[in-house]
Amino acid sequence: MTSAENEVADRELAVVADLAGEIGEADSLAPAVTRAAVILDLLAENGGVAAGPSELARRLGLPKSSIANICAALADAGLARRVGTGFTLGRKLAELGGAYLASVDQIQEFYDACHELEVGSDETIQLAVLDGTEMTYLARHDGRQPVRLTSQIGRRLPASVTATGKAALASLDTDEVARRFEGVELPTLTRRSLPTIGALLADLEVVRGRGYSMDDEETVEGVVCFGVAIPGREPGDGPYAASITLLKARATFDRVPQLIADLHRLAERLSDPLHGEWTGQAAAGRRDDQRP
Amino acid sequence: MTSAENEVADRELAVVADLAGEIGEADSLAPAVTRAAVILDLLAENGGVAAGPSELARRLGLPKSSIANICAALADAGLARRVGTGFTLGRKLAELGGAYLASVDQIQEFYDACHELEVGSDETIQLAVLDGTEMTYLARHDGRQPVRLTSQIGRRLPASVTATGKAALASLDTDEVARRFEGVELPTLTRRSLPTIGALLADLEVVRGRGYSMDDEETVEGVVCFGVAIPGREPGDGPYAASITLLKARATFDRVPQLIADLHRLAERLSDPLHGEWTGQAAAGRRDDQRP
DNA sequence: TCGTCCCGTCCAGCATATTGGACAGAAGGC
DNA sequence: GCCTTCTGTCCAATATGCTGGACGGGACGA
Repeated sequence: MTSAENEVADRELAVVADLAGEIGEADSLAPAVTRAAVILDLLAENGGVAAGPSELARRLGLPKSSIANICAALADAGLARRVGTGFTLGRKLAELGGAYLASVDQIQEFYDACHELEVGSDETIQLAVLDGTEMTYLARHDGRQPVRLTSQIGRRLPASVTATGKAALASLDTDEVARRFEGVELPTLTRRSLPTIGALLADLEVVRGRGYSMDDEETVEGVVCFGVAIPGREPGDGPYAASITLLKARATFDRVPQLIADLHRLAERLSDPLHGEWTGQAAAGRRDDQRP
Repeated sequence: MTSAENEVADRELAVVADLAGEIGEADSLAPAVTRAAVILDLLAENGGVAAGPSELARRLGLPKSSIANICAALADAGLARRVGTGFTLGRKLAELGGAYLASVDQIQEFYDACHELEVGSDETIQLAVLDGTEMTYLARHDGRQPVRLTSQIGRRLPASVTATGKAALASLDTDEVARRFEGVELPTLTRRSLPTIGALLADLEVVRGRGYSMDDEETVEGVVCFGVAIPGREPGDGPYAASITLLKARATFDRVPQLIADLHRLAERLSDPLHGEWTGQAAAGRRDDQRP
């Protein structure tokens, strides 16, 4: 880490300490943009219900006028939408979100690779990326299972209760994991969710030795997941992870090892930057039956 | 000079003044936010390739420092990501995009309804919304066809060459359509794409009489689509449309009418606000077996 | 019907975000 | 190897966006 980065980190730390819990608004050089991002977050949490400037201002502890101006700008840009007198998320977010997903090489490759897996192609496979202490789900391969028990794309889940999260965390140093979870309370979605950071670190050690992670009804009762890590291709690109989701009744002793093997094949393929070059943004030109 | 001429001159002047800012940046009350949105658009067009502040500033005709500040704020918020010295789209866009998609009632209903269609559930069905003269694709039901010839979610396509677009446009007044396409050149993706606004308006008249729209190899050679309109539930919510995509060889005379009927069923269900109330945002609290 | 409350919008003064230029550093061409 | 020509970052001065309060309008309750 450069000294400049250290300085920035220090300053952020100080400011966060000063605000003591309010919104994490470090004094950005473009406050309006930072606030706009916070507003979008708030609108996302609202789940489709429109929120007026007054409500937003109250919940953010910011001046009402300022919020109104920013919201108007967001609406003009299509990032928000005026519904009645309030605001909701706008269409352009779908466009930008799709563009982001399309820009991640691993995602393109993921979809292709899942179809070619021998056993796993029938199952629900997901790709996620570690972000702080949570996982953001980026892609999903729906097997032939009629039940749709998977989270939707773009959704975030705590890393400590998911197979993807534990696989991604296990690819990090123990120090780094401890640092990230400093002062974070582990959420318990089921009785089996890991309750403490100590339990998490111990489980990660098991994951490292075993080569894959397991979520044994820690997110949802009756559902198990297996996960493997996929390193990012550029520094600073958080570790990715893929997982297979199963109803516990389907996790038989002969089937699971095959699925694990498929996961490792998938991870190997997504880890290899060479494949990225091949099937990356210019993939349209490539066909399996391509011959001169 | 008459007052009428003055008015025309004034309006032209105003338009020129608007365009003078290169991008359509009307002087927003929160310019930083508007610029941030334009930057995100530009990054999206870049397709995953990082762009530095200088390049962005040149392409937008804006000061370099300002861009750098806004980009830094975007990166802090997670809406952009620093890769090396440049910027790309950030993860949070996937999150917000997913939240937007989850907030649109029609989308939730769309996925459920597609599974229940008798004939159409095997095909590729898409849901899109009209935005200006383009369609934004919001949801996709992949049938059992192995070929993945569909556009991805969040992608935009010209309304004049797609079945969804023509269905949505046909639900508007002719005046409104003419107004939207004023000064817009119709793109020609194939030889059969409608070349002029006159041809488009004539086709829309056919659509209105027939009850569904057809894209006969106007987007991609060898591919046909059928579309129906779905009215928005709130005023200002642009018309939606659903379409079924087929390889032309599969569009047989006995199959197409069944698919059209399925589309109409789908549209009817998505148009009914009652269904929206049932499966809408508060669905988590509702259970069929719920008893006091 | 009236009164009360709250909401969204508008306006002028101040603080501050924006800006243009200058700086160090890296890549590329000769 | 050297020079040219980019890049990204930093700084101070100014224009400008942000802020707090006041206004009109609608919803709800009495």
